[in-house]
Parts: sequence; C-alpha cells; structure tokens
Amino acid sequence: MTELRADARRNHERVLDAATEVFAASGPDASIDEIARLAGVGHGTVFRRFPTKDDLMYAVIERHVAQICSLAEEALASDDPAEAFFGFARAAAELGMTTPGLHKCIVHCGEKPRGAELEELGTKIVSRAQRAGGLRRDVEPSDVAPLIRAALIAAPPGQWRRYLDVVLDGLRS
Amino acid sequence: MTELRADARRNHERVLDAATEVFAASGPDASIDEIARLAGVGHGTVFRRFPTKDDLMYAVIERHVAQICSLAEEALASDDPAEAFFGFARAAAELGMTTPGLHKCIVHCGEKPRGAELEELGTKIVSRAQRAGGLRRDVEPSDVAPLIRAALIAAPPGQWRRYLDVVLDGLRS
DNA sequence: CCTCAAACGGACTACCGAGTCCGCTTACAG
DNA sequence: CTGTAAGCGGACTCGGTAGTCCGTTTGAGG
Repeated sequence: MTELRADARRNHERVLDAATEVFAASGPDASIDEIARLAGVGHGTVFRRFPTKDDLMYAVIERHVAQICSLAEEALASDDPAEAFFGFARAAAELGMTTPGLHKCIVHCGEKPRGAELEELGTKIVSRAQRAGGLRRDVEPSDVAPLIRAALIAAPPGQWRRYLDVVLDGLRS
Repeated sequence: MTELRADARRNHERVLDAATEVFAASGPDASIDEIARLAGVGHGTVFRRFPTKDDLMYAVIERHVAQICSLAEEALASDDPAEAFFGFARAAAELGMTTPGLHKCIVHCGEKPRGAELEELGTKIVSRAQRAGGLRRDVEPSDVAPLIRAALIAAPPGQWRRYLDVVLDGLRS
C-alpha cells in the first residue's frame, strides 16, 4: 500500500486544497495558521508534511503548473506557431487569473519549482513563434512569462485583459 | 522660521535620506530599525516625525515624485506629443530604476500619496499623445504607469530596458 | 551663563508568524 | 480484540517588527 495511513493521505489532500485557496487569495503572505484552520487540521500537521512554508508553496504551484502544461501541449499541437503562442498566453492567463495570488507566489519562489517540463514547453512555443516571424526576436523565451505575469499582477481587478493585450501586442514583431 | 530646532531639522533630513536609501534597496519590507540605524538616530526619533511606517514611506515617495514632475513638465513643453510621451516614459524609468524598491513601495501604498500634480501631468501627456495618434486609445491614462512599473519590477537586474521596450511598443497605436 | 521646553534614544510592550515538541488518539495488522 | 507505531494537534519557543514611554540631553532665548 501507499505507506501512508488513510487519515494522513486525506489530510495531505485537504491541506493542499486549503493552501491553494488561501495562497490564491492572499499571495505568499498567507499564514500557515489560516491554511491549517481552513483545512480543519492543527498547524503541526501541516508542518509534518511540508517542513517549511516554502515547501508547501512549491507543492501548490507544482500542482497548478500541471494544468498549464496540458494547455501548452495543446498549443504545440497547433500548426500555426504564432497563433499557438498568443492563444496559449491568453488561455494560461485566463486559467491563472482564477487564482491571482499564485502569480505572486511564483514570483516569490523564483526559480525553485517552475516545473522543468513547463519551462521546456514554453521555450518551444516561444521560439517556434519567433522562427515563424510572429514574435519579436529580441526577447528571450524566459522573459515572456515574467512580463505577462507582471502585467496580470499590476492590473486592477476587472482590467487584466486589457493589460494583457498591451503586453501581447508589444511582443508581436 | 521653521519652528523646528536645528538638530530636529537635521535629523528629519537624515531620516528621509536613510529611508529613501533603504526603501529603494529593500522595498516596503524594510524595517524602521534599519532606517534609524543608517540615519544614526534612535528609532523613537523616526516615529516622532512619522507616526507610522506608512507615513514615512509616503514622505519618501512624495519627494521622489517631485523629481519626476519636472521631467513631466519638460515633456509637456515638447511639441511632438508622441515623442514627448515615449521620451518621458524612458526618462522616468531611467530615474526610477536608480531606486528600484520604490516601485514596490508605490504599489504598496496604492492611491494614498501619488502626488496629484504628477497624476495630472501624466494624464495630460498620455491623452495628448493619444489625440495625436501615437498611442493606442484603449488604455486609460491611469493604466500606463502601473503597466510600466510592473514590467520594471519584473525585469531581472540588468534587463529592464528590454522589458520596457516591449511594453512601450505595446502601447503604440 | 542658565533655564527649560523641545528633542533625543533606547528600553519596553504588544503582536504576529514560523517552526518544534510531546502527550494523546487512532488506523490497521495480526 | 488488541498492541503499537503512525499520525495528530495545540501549547510552546524563538525571532523579528511596529509603535510607546520616559528619563536624559541639548539648542537657543533671555
């Protein structure tokens, strides 16, 4: 069996869900206590599974990234590289903005988690679009995500689509 | 005269300078103690002049904004509205990036300080450029600064000029 | 000089959040 | 059913910061 008692596995799940919700709402400043309360466990339980707050944050992001990866794969399947890129950017933004605080968490974490898989897929999408001439060449693939994320964070509540448009237009050749 | 003893005035000055330096380096999370230490005063002295940390931060930003205002006035003097805008944006960014943490402070403070004067000048510059057709019309004047600031914050140390270029290109009609 | 209010500065309080510890509870194997 | 190790959770420690208070120092007017 999974080497984990049933209640332990259940709590692990609950904590991850609660953490996602709380980090999404409050960004990296969310407190472990609040997460534990929402999960309905003592905060000692949280720390047993995730020795530090950052570990927990990584885990949340990791799970979130998995969803984005599948979008990225779809995009790579398309045969219009430029449209694939812009479509993917919008879709990913759409998904990400359901959990705005996570952007700040990703920024906070810096390099650490950022699933290598997504990193790679993203690079492919960007450089493919650049080769096809739909995307300016003087940006590194690794610049694109931070730029977009920054605009999304800065945008006032209802306005992020407009902000995104500006940045995406700026990225066109 | 200023109704303020000589040493008081001198310390006020020192605190403001130290605060500028520390906030510029560490953003809004800088601690009052560090500022007081750098200023060479006890932290009680800091609190006497600036009852809360935010008050101090506002004061620092206020002073910083004054410098930007003079750039804005120059820009309004130019008779090429579009170039005035883009030139001003670059100049202000250049100035602002000598004190990167202040961007985060401005974001942190939200509406509160934001000198009304600069607000007004900025609006004029933007809408003048829009009327002249050099700037896309689907952005509000109040969107421009946050967008640019976001890009500057997100940029890795040496790279902010490239990030700025992307955003500015996105703002062109 | 001398006085004294203004100004100083550091000890102190209050609070908050991360991370530890340990006595109690409970899943589950035998 | 029972023994026991895995798991639980809250009390506790520790560190760090905003803001207060008050005994001491000092600038400046008379």
